Amino acid sequence: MKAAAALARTPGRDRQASLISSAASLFAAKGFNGTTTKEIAKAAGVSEALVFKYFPTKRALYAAILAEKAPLSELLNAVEAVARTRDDHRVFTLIAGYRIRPGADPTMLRLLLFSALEGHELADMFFGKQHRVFYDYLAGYIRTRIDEGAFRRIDPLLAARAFIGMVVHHRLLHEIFEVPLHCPHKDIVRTYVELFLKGLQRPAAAKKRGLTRVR
Amino acid sequence: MKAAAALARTPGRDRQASLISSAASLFAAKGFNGTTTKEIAKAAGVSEALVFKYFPTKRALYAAILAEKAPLSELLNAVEAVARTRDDHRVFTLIAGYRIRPGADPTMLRLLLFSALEGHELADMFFGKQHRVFYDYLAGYIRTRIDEGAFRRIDPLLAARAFIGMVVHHRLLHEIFEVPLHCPHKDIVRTYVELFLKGLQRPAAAKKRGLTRVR
DNA sequence: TGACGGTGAGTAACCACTCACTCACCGGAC
DNA sequence: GTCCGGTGAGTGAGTGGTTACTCACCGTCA
Repeated sequence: MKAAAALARTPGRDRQASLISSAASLFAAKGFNGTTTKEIAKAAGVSEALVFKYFPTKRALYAAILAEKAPLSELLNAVEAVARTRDDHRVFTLIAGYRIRPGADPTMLRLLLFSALEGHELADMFFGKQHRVFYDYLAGYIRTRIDEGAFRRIDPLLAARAFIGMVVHHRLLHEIFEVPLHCPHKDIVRTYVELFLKGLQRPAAAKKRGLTRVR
Repeated sequence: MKAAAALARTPGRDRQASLISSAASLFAAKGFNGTTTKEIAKAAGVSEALVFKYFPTKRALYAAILAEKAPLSELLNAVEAVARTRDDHRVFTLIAGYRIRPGADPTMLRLLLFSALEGHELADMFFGKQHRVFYDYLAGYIRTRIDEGAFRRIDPLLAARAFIGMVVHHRLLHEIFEVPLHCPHKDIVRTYVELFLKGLQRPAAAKKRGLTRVR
């Protein structure tokens, strides 16, 4: 009940969360080195000193941001469910659609890139655990479909990287380099999936797509 | 002859060049904000004060780095020559091969990303003039091939972005996120080009330029 | 009372940048 | 040869401002 009472008020937790979200958008906007603790405090509406009451160092605050987010697990679950139906089109549309959905928050992409570039060990926490799993999962799906005779014989990992590359790069252009989209979101996803699946499918399998039952 | 004598020695030019190259690798490694002028001076083997004899500000030194490099023009010329032959395979192989050639220096890619993320106007100098032209050029080629009936009807700009995305993303994974290549460079390029061209070409176009049923 | 959320006013270290200065070298006058 | 003034490469020792981080202290509740 002490815990419940604490949870009911918890100004501390609120402060902590608002500090984390303020810091996240600032780090994403200007990088770790480019952001000062004073700015973070101002954005969260508290004094600079309070930042150091909650987080011993600036870097600890950075780590807390990454620890808070688990961005890909729900997508992985969704993909896994669709993947069982062997509807390739839906699988790839789901992935592409998730990665470049219209109102997506660019914060995490920027933070990921900054982490990787600024090169400290935090980038691994971010990238290593989440994203590599994702590439491997898609590569596994492609490998299965090759074995089933639906896809052409092609390196599954390269194919997975190629597809995610297409999509992520598009997001990169749009969100980081601010290149305009130039056509509706649905068309972008459709074009990418179409383009990619045509290259992946065996000519014969393309006619009756998704219904091959070869084991 | 005074100028000729000055050019014969030119310790100034040497210093300037070594400052630029020292700064380039430091900025690429740690970002603009993450690099101090003291470090740059030490890397170039001079005093910090001398840096400011050659460049009025740290940012001017950054600008000098970008001004020094013109990384894509020679590729564009090569592609333009091959493009006239209408050998799609060679065109795409040339682009992919250039972008992910084995010993490529990751400095400029890192610098480009840092510039874009740190968000100052210098990123535009870098990205705007060189890379956008490149996307447009490839999109133009794809549009021509669609008109000629060799490629399927697909958004040319999206297709261009998709292909460059595949390749650039691979480089990104390798150089920035240090993901191992896992197969020979030639195989990577071949797989990407094969995958992409299969998706782009009209099914019948490979054999003859006759009419094909659409969808 | 005292634990707790919160702060103003620091501190030492570090930042980009400046300045007064040294020194090697040069062409020319003697 | 040697003295000379001029020049430009190069530097040690700063400058003021900013940084991450600290600490004594305050008001408010249980």
